[in-house]
Amino acid sequence: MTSRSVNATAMSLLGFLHEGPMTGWNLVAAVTRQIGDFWSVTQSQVYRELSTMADLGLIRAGKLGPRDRRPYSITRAGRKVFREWLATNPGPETIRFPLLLTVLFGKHLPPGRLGEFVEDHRKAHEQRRDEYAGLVEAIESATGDEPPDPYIEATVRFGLAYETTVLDWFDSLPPALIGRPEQP
Amino acid sequence: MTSRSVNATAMSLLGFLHEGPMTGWNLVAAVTRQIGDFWSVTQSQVYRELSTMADLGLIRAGKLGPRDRRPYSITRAGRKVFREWLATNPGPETIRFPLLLTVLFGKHLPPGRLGEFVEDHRKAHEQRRDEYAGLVEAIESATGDEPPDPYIEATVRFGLAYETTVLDWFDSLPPALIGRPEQP
DNA sequence: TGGTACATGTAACATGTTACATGATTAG
DNA sequence: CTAATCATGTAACATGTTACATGTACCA
Repeated sequence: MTSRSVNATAMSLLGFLHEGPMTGWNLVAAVTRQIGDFWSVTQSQVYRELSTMADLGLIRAGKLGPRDRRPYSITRAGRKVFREWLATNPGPETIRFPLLLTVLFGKHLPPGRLGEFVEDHRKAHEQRRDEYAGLVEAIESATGDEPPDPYIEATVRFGLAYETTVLDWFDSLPPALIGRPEQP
Repeated sequence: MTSRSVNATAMSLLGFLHEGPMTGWNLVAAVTRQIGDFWSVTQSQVYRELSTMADLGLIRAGKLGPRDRRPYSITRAGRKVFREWLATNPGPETIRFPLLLTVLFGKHLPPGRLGEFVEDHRKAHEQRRDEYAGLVEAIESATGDEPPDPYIEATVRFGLAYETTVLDWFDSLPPALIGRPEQP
């Protein structure tokens, strides 16, 4: 199976640009909100990739709008490259979850510290779960003429499932590990 | 909360070195097997970090063994740095799951292609799930004098939960999306 | 009129990946 | 004796992160 050579980050941006012209800022927001759970980009990266792709003719910069907004639109060449890339077998996922390292080496921590970290992270994950739940609901109750894209729905459901799993796992941690002593 | 400055990859190696001297090769294997689901390293990286840490005095190279095995052991300074690092708040996780991108943009794919990718990945995830299940069992039925480390158990359980979630999600994909037509 | 969110971009640096070169040991 | 696995390492390159600089528009 031919493997992927071009930059996956760039390609993900191309994918979003199929929906219409977007600025770098918009792209960062869209990626973070919609697929932040399994794909991430930084501003720097996005602007860099946009420049590169513009040089390669995969996208084209539009006129500056208010606030120096610079919308990019995908070109015919861009669509072609994107399709070719998409049809190649995606590689395995990579995850970097520093909190899990902290848990793994938890015996080297003063008691209670791990619990603080977990509580801190729990908030973030609850928030994401709620966001995904909202997205799922919005998709399910989409009105009328534009039927919801089942592919988008599937990815959002992944996000929701992932967050649910993480939160359940937090709940499953033995009290002794996170320094919350058992009821006396 | 003070944030982390030193290299998390290096620190993860230091963590493993607490169990005793290990070679670069061993470290790669240990990380991949035990925590491959939420942390990953490449050989190159490991050898690079080992050199750096040796220069900094955090680890010490032992004598060459057979096959030029070069075991490193952690120093007192290394333990100190590790503990300090571990006690700082870990950052959020990052995930890069290219298959999910392929799903997200699935409408641009020829029918059936997505299904092939999913089947391919399913195998890998089933294997990982089984490995984690084996690890969990081994930990649970650990005999006698050395009680199993509950922190390690917790992380392995995360791996198992994660893989289960991914596989369930695969199963939940509508047949239409993956090109497996409904029963006629 | 002042703060917040919007918006772009560069530079320096850190980290991660791929490809390659080299060779020892072991199992069959 | 030969293939697979073990084992180390370098070099070149690609990607990702952090910090900074600059300024606009909106809204309370």
